[in-house]
Amino acid sequence: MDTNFYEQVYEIARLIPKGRVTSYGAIAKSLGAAKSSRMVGHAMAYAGTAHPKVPAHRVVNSSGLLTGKFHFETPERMEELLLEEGVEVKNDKVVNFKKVFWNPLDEINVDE
DNA sequence: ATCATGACCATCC
DNA sequence: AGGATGGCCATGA
Repeated sequence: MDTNFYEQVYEIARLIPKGRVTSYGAIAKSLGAAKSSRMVGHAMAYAGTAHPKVPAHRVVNSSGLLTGKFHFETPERMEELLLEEGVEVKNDKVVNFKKVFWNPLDEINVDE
């Protein structure tokens, strides 16, 4: 997988602190490809193939909805993991989304 | 190069 | 509120 694009996505995803979540669009934006939000999601699909496991469960859609839960080992795995991290999940969506939302740009432009 | 697909996003109804 | 539509862009055949 020399697909640098995915690699970048993984990089960001791995930077997501525990108990925090982010959106595909946010990651895409941080990569400079806000329009490629779907690619981010696709990249997450490949996340399982990535070597350093990527916390894809910390990545949700712009509504904080666990859209990709079905791509996990089990549809409940994602929400379960989130709950383990301390992220409240209700009806397949993150509670206090804005509260637990983590901005990738914050880690990128950290020392800029 | 073209077609089809997708863990999205925004907009419209 | 929830369904449908268009757009945008990378990947694979």
